[in-house]
Amino acid sequence: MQKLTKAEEDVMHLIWEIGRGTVSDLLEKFEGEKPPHSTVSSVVRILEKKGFVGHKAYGKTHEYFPLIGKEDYGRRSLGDVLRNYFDGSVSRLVSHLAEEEQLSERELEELLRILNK
Amino acid sequence: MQKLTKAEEDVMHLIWEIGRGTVSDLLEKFEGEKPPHSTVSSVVRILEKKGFVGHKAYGKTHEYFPLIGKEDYGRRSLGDVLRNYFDGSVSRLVSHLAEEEQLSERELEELLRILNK
DNA sequence: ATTTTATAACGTATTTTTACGTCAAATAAC
DNA sequence: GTTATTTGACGTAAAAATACGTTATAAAAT
Repeated sequence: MQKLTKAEEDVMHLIWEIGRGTVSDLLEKFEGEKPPHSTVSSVVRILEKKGFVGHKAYGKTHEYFPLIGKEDYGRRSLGDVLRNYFDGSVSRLVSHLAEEEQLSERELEELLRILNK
Repeated sequence: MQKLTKAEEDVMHLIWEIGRGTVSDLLEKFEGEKPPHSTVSSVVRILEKKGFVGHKAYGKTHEYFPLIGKEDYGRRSLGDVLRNYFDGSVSRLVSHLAEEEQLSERELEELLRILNK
């Protein structure tokens, strides 16, 4: 499957956030520096060409929506990282994670609960 | 920090694999379809410009080596995925992982051992 | 010493990504 | 109805990534 580039990923996150909406809706969601409307439009069109989003036209107005869930893409990304950087070893990945992001007591418990059941 | 593109990442993995070596050394390591020598050279130069690799010259021969460890980059990538797709929640990430990649009994035990100590 | 081989750099060509001005159509405001 | 505004598409420009032919240099072979 295709990968999202940086700009594409940013827009994709907004689409996931709002569920469905026009380019202008996306534009509103940008923090701080809002890019030109036409720039967002370009990215959305590319996302559509790549199969990440679809749209429904209401006259001239296009409502875009994701064709792939954030969870799906996230899982896939995680899988890539797992295979490329941790030899596919879940335990190796998790131990790095446990070192790096220091886990709160709650998270650790949560984790053990998940794994034990 | 910069991100690796696909082609760059492929070459980078080879550099990590061999530790240090010339463009020709890298070329040998390619599975199947070997790209032209000059293509690999280009990618390596870009990697150097981006600060991922350095080189030591022996006359005209250049020996390239990584300036960033595979572990470092992997950790960073994992962190990105964690933040972008799992709300920074380690337990959420791990539970997805546990579903997706079905863990062997051994891996599960290994994991619990790591977390419990 | 001369030729052959192997080297990486350089300069480009091509493709992809990012960015945006402009336009026509649709809608809203008057 | 006419004007102003909002819409997304289109075309294209600029930048970055990918790809490779050519060349000069160094090393090896003869």
